[in-house]
Amino acid sequence: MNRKDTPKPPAQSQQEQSPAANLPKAYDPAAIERRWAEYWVRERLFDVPTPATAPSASRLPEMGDEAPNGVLCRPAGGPSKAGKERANAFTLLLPPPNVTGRLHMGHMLNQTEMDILARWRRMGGQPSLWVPGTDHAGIATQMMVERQLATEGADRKSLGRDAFTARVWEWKRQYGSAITNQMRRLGASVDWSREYFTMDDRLSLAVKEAFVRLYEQGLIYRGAYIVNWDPIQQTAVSDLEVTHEDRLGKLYHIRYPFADGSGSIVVATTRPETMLGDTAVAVNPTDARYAAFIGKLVSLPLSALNGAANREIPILADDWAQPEFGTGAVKVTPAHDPNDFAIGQRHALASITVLDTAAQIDLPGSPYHGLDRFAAREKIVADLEALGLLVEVRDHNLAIAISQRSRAVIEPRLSLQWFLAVNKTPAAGGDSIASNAIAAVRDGHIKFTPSMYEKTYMEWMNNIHDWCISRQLWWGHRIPAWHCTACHAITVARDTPTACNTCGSTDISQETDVLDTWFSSGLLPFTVFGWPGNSEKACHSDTERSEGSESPHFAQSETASALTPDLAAFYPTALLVTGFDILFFWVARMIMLGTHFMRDVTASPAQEAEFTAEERRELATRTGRPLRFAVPFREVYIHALVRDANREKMSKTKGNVIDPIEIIERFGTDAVRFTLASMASPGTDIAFSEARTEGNRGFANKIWNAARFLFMNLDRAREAGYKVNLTAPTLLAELPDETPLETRWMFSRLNAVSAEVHRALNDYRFDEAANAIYQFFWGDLCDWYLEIVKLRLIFEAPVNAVTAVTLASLTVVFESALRLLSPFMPFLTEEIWHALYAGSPPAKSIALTHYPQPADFPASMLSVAAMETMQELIATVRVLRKDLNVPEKEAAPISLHAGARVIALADAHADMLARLARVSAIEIAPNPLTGNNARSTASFDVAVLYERTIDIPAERERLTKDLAKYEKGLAAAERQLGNESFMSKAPAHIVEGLRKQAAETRTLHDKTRAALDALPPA
RNA sequence: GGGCGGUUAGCUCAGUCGGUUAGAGCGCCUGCCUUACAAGCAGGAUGUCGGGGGUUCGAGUCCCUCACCGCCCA
Repeated sequence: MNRKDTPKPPAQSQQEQSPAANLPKAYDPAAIERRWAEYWVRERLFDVPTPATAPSASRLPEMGDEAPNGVLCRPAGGPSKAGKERANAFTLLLPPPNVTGRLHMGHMLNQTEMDILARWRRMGGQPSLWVPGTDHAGIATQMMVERQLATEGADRKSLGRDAFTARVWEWKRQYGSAITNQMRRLGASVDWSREYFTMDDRLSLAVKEAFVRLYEQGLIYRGAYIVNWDPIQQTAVSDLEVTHEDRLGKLYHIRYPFADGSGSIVVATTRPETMLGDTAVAVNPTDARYAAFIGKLVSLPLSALNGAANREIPILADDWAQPEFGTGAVKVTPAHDPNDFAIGQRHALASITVLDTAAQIDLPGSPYHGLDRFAAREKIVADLEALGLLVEVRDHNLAIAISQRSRAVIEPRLSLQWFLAVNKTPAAGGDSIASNAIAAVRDGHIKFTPSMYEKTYMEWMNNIHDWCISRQLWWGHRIPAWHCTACHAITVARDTPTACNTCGSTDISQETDVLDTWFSSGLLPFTVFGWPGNSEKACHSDTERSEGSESPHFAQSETASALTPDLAAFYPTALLVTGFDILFFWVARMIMLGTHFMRDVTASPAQEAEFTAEERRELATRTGRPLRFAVPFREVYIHALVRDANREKMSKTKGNVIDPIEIIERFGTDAVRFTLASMASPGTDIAFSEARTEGNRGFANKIWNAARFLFMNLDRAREAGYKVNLTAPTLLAELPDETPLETRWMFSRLNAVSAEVHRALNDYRFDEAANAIYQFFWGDLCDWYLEIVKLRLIFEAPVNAVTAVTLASLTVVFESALRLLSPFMPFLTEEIWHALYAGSPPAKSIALTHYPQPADFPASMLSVAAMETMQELIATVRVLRKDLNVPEKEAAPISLHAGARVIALADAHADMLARLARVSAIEIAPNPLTGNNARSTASFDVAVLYERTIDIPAERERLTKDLAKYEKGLAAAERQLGNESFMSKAPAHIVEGLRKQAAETRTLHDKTRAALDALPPA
């Protein structure tokens, strides 16, 4: 809609001063969105550079220079609010999508919400930094490339590790920006100059540093434990990557003969194939049935290798064996079951691994060697039956562990893995990782919205287990540990060592495992801002320390992290917006790692200034910052799932996945954004509705056409010699005397809706904010204000004061409304805003202007009351005309009975009544009006004088219905008012309100009764 | 098994601290191509607030209970 070329935006060249009539009648998002998306990125409008000097970030150059603010309607001479808030940046970290991913509706919801907040805060004068990036997604990416290799007849192993990782990088280079390119289409106002990838050199160094430090603190250990093994992906996965599904399985009762031939014991198991690795049988110590057997040896069937005898294993007592389960006796396979592993630990049992990494029997010399676990089960059961040892097989419901990504049945497997000890005190003292993470939330340093997630988080964190951080993959951050062939010691180091730390042997080799992807993404809130920093770049805040906070330990050890300028300015981030599905995976891990590492980083001077006395005392004995400033974010907003219109979860298998790009192409980005925002009520899943999106496309079109209306009038005004000054509109806190009612009302509405939007966004009520703007723009502005100003915008010489003030007001109102809407519909508002300024906009983007504040607009209660009465009068007349079948175009006189205020109002605004309700004349009635052509409200009676007969039965029905409603209401009110307890206990304003309401209802009731009685009999 | 949500108009959802006669969008019905917009305008109909019990002067809102749906954890 560029009416003239704007300076920088790549607008198609159009004719100078194109008349409004030449503009397309319908809004075409496709014609403008790509252009603006590219413009925003190219012009680096949302980049926030590292503060050049002090970490207090008193001035962030780009924001200061680019935010012109107060373009319109800014109280003149008022102090800039931005100045004070500037120190406190609004920082957001984008939850990094998988680099292999494609944008889905969940991303779009997430980014729409973040973008609304970022744009709102930014326009509100708070520097807003939103950092984008992608995640290397170890397993997903490796699988993707392996699939590609498979189509070429190759595989990972034939390629070798180095060639394979090179291949993944190549893949990333080619396809890795697909998702961020999609993001650009959403208009996300991120700082692209800070885009990160979790495998970038800098971030990889930070990951290595974090690992080494945790190891040095004694919080990382390597050990043989039962892990969730995915036999398809050939790697361990964490508890969180496993889902449990209820399946119907079988419970096998198997007889184990005593070694001495004196009898047997029957064990119950769901996994007979693991019996090859049994090292004991357990019974409950309280179980009288088996008390006599404890200590006996059984001869384990089918365990013979190479024709030798079966192994003999003991029967022992352990609480874990439940008398009610199965036979009360269980086999113990420490290498293949987590509970059995625990029993094995308690009783010092051997662990015999009988399955290999592909979950095939790995027992040379056994007839089952090489069989897959399920095939082995069948053969073993058959063999047991043949031996007469299979006592019983019954159906049994069990929860089976499934690997989330590969869908493989998890094989619990004893293997050497790396763990992060979350409940352990660091070697040098301090709090455990989990206790910090608990305290951060418990003490209110991190706030969850909706608050119920706080409970979920606490529940999980209080029961947390050590985190298995190693993965047997090739794509990821390789663990910086080296194994010594000579002495088997482990050397963990930042720089690749040449010799073993323990024995000095040079025969060392690096650990082949990589780290869990979530380990690196858990570090992001501080690694993206330069942690751990280095001495050159570090911001030495010690020179600026206040005298009271000298710390004896301030001389940092060489591993201490420096406060980088970015960390000083942007950490803790303000807010994390994410889905509940990664609450534990990512949110909790960021809290754990953030509070752990950042506690050791000195606070910025700005933060120090905020220290409480207690925090100062705490920091007298250690170097770092209080927990309050160590958290990765101060708030977490958790949004719900986007479902399809039928509330079904979107899934590829169901085929109900909605592609955001496809839906954007049909309706426009703004419409889709607005739809998501207007449905985003905290805690409720969004049933994404195409019908609703279509409605919001209509909203965009409405705004487009309102703009055309304004432009048309601006053109007409210029032709008629009216001065149109866009950059300095004649709008003051005090409106000129000749300002008409509707304009006074309009400013009051702008005042109210700005307040409402602020409140709603503060509470993360995107739905309420969006709905408030929708109602305002469409209802108040378009339906009422634009219709009424048509009366004023008569451009005839000489220049008329009412016309002039109306034109100026209309321009200001419309421009303000655009700014109000801009965070929700950035493309459309940008386009129209630039068009309005026809070539010389006061800022590079509407996104860099001032967000409407209530105080920007004069409010007048009197005008609102008057306007509402006029609206009620107009609406009542419209209804009457409809009832009387007055032809749409025909004007008709009305008769009005009311108090002096309403009479005067109607009289003064006869033109409004004529235009909006086709009233040709107003006749004042001395007495109440109750005829068939009349209606009553609490403040007036009005009749339309029109001779056409009315539909008597319909009228009777309507009146009867109304009467019943009033009778019911009246009865209820009178019952209340006659109730002594109510009168004595209810607050005065409630009683008063009820009285007033009862009186009004009484009036309406009587009038309706009279009207009904006046109806001719049927 | 433990925990947490939800159930309000035909559909999708709001409903603040318990307070006056429960709202929105979409859909539906009627009439209008009104010089910004038919992707529009004007008007209209639509509710056992899941069932039952309780607290209260007063309950969609608080408590108990039942039913159904969903999610998380084990």
